[in-house]
Amino acid sequence: MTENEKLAELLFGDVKASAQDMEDRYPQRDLPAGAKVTRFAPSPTGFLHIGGLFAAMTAKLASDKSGGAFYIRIEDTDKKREIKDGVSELLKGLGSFGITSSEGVISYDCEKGIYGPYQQSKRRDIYQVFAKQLVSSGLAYPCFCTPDELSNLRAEQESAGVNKGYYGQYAKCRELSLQQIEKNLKAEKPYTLRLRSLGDESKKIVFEDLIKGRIEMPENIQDIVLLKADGIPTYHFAHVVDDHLMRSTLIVRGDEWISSVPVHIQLFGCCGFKVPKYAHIAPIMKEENGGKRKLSKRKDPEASVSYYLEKGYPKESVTEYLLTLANSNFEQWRTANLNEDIDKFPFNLKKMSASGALFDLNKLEDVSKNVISKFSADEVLFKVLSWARENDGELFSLLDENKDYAKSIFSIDRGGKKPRKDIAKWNEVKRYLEYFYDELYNESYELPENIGKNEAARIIKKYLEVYSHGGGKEEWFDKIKDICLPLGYTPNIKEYKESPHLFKGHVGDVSSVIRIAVTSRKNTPDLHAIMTLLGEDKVTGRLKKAIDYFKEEI
RNA sequence: GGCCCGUUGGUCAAGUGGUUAAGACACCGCCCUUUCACGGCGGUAACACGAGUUCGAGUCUCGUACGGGUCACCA
Repeated sequence: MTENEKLAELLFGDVKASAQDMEDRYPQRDLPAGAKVTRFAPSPTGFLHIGGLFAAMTAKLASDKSGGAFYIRIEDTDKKREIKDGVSELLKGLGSFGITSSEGVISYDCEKGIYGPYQQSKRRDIYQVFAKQLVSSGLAYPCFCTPDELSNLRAEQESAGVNKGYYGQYAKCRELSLQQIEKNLKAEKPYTLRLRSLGDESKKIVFEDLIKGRIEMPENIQDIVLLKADGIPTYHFAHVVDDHLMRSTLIVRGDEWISSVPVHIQLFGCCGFKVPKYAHIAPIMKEENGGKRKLSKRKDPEASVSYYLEKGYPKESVTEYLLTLANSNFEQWRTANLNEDIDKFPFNLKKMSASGALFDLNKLEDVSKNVISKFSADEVLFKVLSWARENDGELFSLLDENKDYAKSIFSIDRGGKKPRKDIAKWNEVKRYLEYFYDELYNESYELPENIGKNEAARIIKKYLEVYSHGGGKEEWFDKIKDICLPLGYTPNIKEYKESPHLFKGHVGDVSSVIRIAVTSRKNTPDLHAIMTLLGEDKVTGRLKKAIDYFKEEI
């Protein structure tokens, strides 16, 4: 038995399984050539960042397009950051935007798939096997340095102007003898397990990032921590062991990880694993006084996906918007395939931008209006209802009370070739339909500049004389036209444009006043449909009320 | 500071040595139009800077500037 093997037994005496056992337990996946196995591996902080959703979407897309597999793994190796219900919140956020998987963690207490456990906290034994192997081959050693000692070391290195870290001459515990280690162990000194880095700073590692292209970096020389004092692995070690054993072939993650790639490549080598491919995606940025910065969890509400859920952006909208950031040809594809399902889009990792995009709320709104304009009235009602159930009780009960009425409202100007695009998110709906409900409606008239109050009262009064409920749109509109001339307006817009001095205005002005009287709004969908839906009593009542109002004001 | 990455209109971006430098959002104008929309047409607006390679550079090389990331027993 070599010294290293003795040490391995000393440290991991109760670990009986071998690396080969692990290889046997988790067989290669039986997938066609070129199929990509990807994953999303968040920590359960309960906070799903829009960038996280973006990464998850990218990973899933990459696997879907290649006929591969996608799974969800929970990286809960840091107890300090973990929050209650973190996993559920995360999964809920992901699910709300259509990111689900049949493999991996599917709820806080349930998982599926043969490569599990998919929660790192439950994989302790597995990491130990490889930790032991590394120790026996001399590639890892226990380190008894305390946090204080380490921060002192950093301070010294800082003032000496050398690179910080635990490496070379600064790696004090690297050459501890077996006797010293035994002594420390007996004294129950806490220790971490460190990598004995064989890296050479003057040598370069090269890898081909699927998004960023070829990247060259110095080899890692840091004796990074593999297992923390509590025996739980660090991200680096867990990443290498898990992604190897779960047979990931492509790692999609944020580009803040690029600088750790030398560590990871080295670790894969030490463990005798094949290095997977990497795709590092650029973060989503925000503009702040002229500059760019990463969307911040603390400062920017829109950094969290819950923001979009609360505002009521349909999941399709967020997905489509994110897709425009991911593959800029998505928009062209969308115009060419107006009604095609999103997952028919030929997503391409290589088209992803290497630099971070500014989040553009304007664009999101536009995308969302288009998305919603394509929904049927039934779909809109259903989606609004499920949003309102959680976010707006008043709206929910109003709509729920009389679903047919609500559906009729959403049917106006919907479904044709040129649907209106005036709803971008569900929290705008209440305002959109308030004049249909007395409970929500409050008169607040605002006339166009060219029409005075007196004039408005005259128009409405005249209209009230001819108004009658029922009948078709033609008939309804003819009545409006009929009152134009007597009031000094022309029913013909062209005529007005040709000789504006002959008239007070045109039929548009008259309609405008009627619209305002009935809805208190300058812009609404088709007025005829609205009046039909409101019914005679309400329309008459509102017209009268408006006359009174404008008269009083005179 | 070391090491990486990035930089085309306000924003997202196409572009792989020869283009009048696409398209989308936003903005503005016009047309259509019963209002508002929708739609159509058009407009303003960009290759960070400096060298070099080349007959020719947004595209290749180097440097500078600026922006971003990272240097934990966090992920």
